[in-house]
Amino acid sequence: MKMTRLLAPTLRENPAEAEVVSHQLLVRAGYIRRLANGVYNYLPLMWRVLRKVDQIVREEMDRAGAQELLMPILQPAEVWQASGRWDIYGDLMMRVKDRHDRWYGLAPTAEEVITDIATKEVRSYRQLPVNLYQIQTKYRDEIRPRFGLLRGREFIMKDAYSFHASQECLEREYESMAATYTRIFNRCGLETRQVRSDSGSIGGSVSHEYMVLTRIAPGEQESGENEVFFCDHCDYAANVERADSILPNKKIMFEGSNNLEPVITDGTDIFSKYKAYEEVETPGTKTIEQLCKQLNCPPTLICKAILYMNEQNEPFIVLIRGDLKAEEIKVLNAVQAQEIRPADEKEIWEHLKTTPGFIGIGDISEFTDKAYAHRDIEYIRKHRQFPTSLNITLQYGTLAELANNSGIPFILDKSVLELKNFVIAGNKKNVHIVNFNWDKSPYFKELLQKNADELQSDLRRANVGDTCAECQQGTLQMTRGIEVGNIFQLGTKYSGSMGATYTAEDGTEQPFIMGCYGIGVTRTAAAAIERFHDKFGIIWPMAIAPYQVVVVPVNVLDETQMNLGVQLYEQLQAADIEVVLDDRDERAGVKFKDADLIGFPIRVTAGKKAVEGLLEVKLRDQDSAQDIPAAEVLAYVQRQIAEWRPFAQAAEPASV
RNA sequence: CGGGAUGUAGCGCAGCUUGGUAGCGCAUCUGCUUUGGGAGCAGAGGGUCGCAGGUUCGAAUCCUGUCAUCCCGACCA
Repeated sequence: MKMTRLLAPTLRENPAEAEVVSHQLLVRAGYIRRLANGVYNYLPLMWRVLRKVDQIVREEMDRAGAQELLMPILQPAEVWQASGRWDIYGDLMMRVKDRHDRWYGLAPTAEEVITDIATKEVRSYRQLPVNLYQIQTKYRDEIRPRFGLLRGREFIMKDAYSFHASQECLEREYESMAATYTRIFNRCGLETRQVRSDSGSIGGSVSHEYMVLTRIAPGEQESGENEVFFCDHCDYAANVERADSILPNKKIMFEGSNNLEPVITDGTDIFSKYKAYEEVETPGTKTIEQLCKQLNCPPTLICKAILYMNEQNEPFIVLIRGDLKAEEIKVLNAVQAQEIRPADEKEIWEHLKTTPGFIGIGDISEFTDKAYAHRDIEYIRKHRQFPTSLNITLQYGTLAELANNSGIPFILDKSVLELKNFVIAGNKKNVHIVNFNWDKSPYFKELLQKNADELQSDLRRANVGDTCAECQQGTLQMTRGIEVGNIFQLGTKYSGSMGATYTAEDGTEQPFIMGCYGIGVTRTAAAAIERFHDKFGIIWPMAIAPYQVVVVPVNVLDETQMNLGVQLYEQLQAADIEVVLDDRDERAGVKFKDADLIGFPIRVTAGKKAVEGLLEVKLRDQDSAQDIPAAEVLAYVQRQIAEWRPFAQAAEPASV
């Protein structure tokens, strides 16, 4: 390709709208142009990159025994209604109406359609297993598209779906896909980490994400939208939405406290002036930090209560230790809600008759031995007019029927169960309770005893420095990552709801056991740029560079230089090497800047030494260049391409 | 969905406060010089100032509405 013919409109300055590096460079280097918010034209260079990526995907998927097909982007509402996701997907799905007033969705994914195909065309266990995939444009009407290709509303994705007659078979395929994914990203030149993830609205149980880790060295630019925790001792890695950990458990004694048990703190020596159960006036307290100052206690000694609302606008309370943060995805899963959000001040007042900062779990003072030691729990129930359902069965995973005396269900992070002599808001204005203990309240004592196992829910965000829950030895570290792929074991979620069955060996009708596996093609390309760039531009991995080589005659009017350049250009072309000849009548600086910006892995310059028959070869990822006799350049370039190696990365088997 | 900001030539921006011939840099085109890290000189083309109303003799500028884009937030009590 000649540069004078190539549509690669490079810009001297960064476009104002681009925030992240990959977006800036893609626009500046002439790869993409925005057509609408979150929708981009892929210019010739970009399209070559995308074709490289999807060719790698295709080859590896085929190698793993999957079959490529192509499903429509335009999908009738009926198939989505069949699975129930027409409503669930909400505004995230782009919808269009035809002239007959029939609704269609622009596919954000294709579980419904593929399941429809399987329903109609796969009838017998003899046809199983089967793995079908497509590489197709997808649509998601993101709340806030940004970061260029990293979060567009239109993007290219490879989505694969497998169908099985048994869980074992699904797990085998899952392992096979895990290995395939590692190989795919590897070939693209990307080191990925397989992390456990939440399966989100797609459903199913086991799932993993593939993350390109973007923080590579201290001081290096940090990007990537996902927080990934990994253990420095074992190979555990998980998305923040799912990361488990063991809390550091330092215990210290309160000085001079006679009747108080050791408490869990962050290790700081703080001594409380409160020696026993007490209601303390804490006017105006809004944050844990303020509360700590007022009461002179560590945040680890506080039981924080947060009022959340689910998508039905039903309130529930989450209890968690004061120094920890609730991980909303975990909470969402625990209460099996579609959507949750913190309640606003108005709602807090409406449901609890209190203000932010003073949310508790009821008027618990009345349940302490101090107030009601002589009452039995039956009396308390009656007295407080609890609903009869108070005989609680708190089941992990259900919005607990558990009610406190405000009638609001609550769930607890296990961190609060270990608390002793802790602080909790009084659920009335300007009052906190210090030195509260679960077992001093007959109500909670009974509750916690009866439901000890079910209450072991994990609702908190992991922190750097926590002990790894997997090996119990290592420490968790955090990095940022860009999710480029994911794999799910769906089970029978879609086949069940859509009535997709096959005839089993024993003649019965069975729902397919399914898996699904996605790779963001456009996102992978953008992630590669986030990972590989410098202040001059993109540094493409060889495997996905739009062209492997650029040949630069410094001065196109200099016959020697130009002839040597053209000669090499033709030689390379004849050798099936993807090459661009920069035949523009531009100054050397312009050509070099553009070459760096666009990111050709190899640059060959025909300059002053052309008269000596020497060409200068420079690799984009290295600073130095070397002069090589023109006759040897082809071999040299071929060797560079052949020797280019993706990251050595052991295929990590998925831990199912 | 809430808050903030911005829409002026292909790109980046000034002009707007205080209404009066639409500007700068880059890019583009022509010519000459230059030719190893985004050249110099001379000249040229290109804009219904996001859109629609309004005020005014006169609006890029003031007012109202609208659309678009970007950022922040969806604040863990």
